[in-house]
Amino acid sequence: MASPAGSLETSANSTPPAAFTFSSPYASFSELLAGGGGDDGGGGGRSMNRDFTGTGGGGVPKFKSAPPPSLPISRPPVSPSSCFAIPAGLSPAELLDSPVLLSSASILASPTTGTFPAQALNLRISSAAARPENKDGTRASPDFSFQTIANPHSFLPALVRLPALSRNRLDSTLLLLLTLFRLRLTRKGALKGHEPWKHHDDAGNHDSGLSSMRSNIKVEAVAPVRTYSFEIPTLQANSQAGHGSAVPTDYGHSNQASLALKDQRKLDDGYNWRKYGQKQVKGSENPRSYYKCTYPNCPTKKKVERSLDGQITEIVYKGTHNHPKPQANRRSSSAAAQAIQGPVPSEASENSFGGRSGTPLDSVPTPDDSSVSFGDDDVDMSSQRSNQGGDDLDEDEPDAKRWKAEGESEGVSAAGNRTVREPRVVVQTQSDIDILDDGYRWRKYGQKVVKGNPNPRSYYKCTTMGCPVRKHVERASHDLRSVITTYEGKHNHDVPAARGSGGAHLLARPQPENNGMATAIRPSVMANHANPNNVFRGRPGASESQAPFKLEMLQSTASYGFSGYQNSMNGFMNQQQMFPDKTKEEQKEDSFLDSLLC
DNA sequence: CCCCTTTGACCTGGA
DNA sequence: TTCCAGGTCAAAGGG
Repeated sequence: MASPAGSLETSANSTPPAAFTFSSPYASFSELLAGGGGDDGGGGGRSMNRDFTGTGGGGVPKFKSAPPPSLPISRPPVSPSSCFAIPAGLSPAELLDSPVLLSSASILASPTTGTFPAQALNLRISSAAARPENKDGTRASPDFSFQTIANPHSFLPALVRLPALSRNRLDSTLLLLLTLFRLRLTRKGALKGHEPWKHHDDAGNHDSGLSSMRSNIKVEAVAPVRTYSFEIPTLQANSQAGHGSAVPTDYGHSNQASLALKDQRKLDDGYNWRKYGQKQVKGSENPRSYYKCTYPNCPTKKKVERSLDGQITEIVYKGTHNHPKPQANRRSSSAAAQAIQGPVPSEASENSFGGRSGTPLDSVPTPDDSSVSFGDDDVDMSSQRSNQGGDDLDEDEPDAKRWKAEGESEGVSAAGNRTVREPRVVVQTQSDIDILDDGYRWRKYGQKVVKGNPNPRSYYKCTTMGCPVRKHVERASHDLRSVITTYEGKHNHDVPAARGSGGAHLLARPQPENNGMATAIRPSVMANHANPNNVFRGRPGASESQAPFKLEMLQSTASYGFSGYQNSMNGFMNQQQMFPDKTKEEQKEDSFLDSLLC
């Protein structure tokens, strides 16, 4: 970055009045927020274009949040939900047609993430020639031009008739962006010469390791074709060749050293594991290793598949730990990882799906979340175990065949007991999705890409205490319009009373165990709602957890606002958790938004 | 000696 | 019943 940090200005020269234009060397807002790439050679490679078109054809952008630096960021001045930034080039119609808001036969979101192919957004990618040069003579990223809309409010119709608060929200969004922008600049100045995300964590150590790790976080992609990551600009340093192929391509661009670190960390989730076997799995050239938790009587196991070059391609957990996570310095074999992680025990780097963020790196939802994202974070898992007395999360539920009843055969403790449930599979069509939730409240406890279907399957469990019912949802591989919902078990309770409006129709909804009719899951809903205790929960059936809040989400939300409501809401949701002191007014507004958008 | 990984043999369940 | 694949055991070896 040759020129000084970009300035935010309201320009009237190149865009219609009231245009919100960045006169900045940063190719994108995200880049700007991330530090502008600084030395990435003009930022040509770190493009949002790649971020979106490069999602492997699946194109489902997903927040692959790199751990945020410990920015002294306080609660944003506006409600996080105000991150309703609509991308430049995204028309209201497109937005409305997004599966987040409306079903669309052509734009199918993940049944669980609610994300949708970037190309569906018809992002307006400018050609380099069409872009003005920066002051230093360089052009912005050839991949992406941060185009702004003439009138920030012009897309209001797209926001589904948002009430008056919307305008304020939108203004707030811009304000938020500006705030972040300033933060970015502040940090940039403070970390002059440092790579954008490089930072000192609270402990102020292990930075060097972190930076190298971050640059390779992207490389942690597993099941590349199935993984849809939403790349963070600063993580793309080694992915210059990833245009159009995203993860798979980038995947192979790391150096072995960083891979070692990566894999080490990946394997190091804070628990001690003992390898007890390794098999060559048929149909895959990747050897599979079997690990057991070394804690006495802990039934937890995990399987780890590695590619031939040592990269982890899949991790599957079984059972849950019946003990607290060991102290950080208890491991003898994870010294390297500890050095990376710092003194603070990690918060389940691998299964950080719905938990709190631990050390920055720990909470990185890597692209392999599709296969590694099971379970809550350790803290949550522990608490659940203690509260529920052995109601394990069965992170590897999808592998029931292979892992079912293993607990019994091995005489493991209750925490590892598994009941063999008869899965009931129902295929739905897209149209069914409109009736989506089934009135029950579900908590997402895992997600995985299973064989035979590139679409991720999410796993949910009924949040009602003692209710054994679980379900998983996935889009049919053969027909993306179809959503396969599999129920396991029967509810031992009535449909929860509806929160807010819609109770009647909820009660009238078919109950899966009664009539065999599937209950479709509205993607955006299922993916966006956090645990039932989250103030943002809106409706029954919408109590899913998401990855813990990370600043990148906010940043990504801000910078990639167009990544969709999903992402915006992700950021918001997590901020809700992060900022429990949210004002009632804000909560009210958010709830309202939620009701609108669910 | 301890802890861990490796690895071939064995077990189990499904087709 | 047989075959096969996945999962586990446990001896051996290394650090």
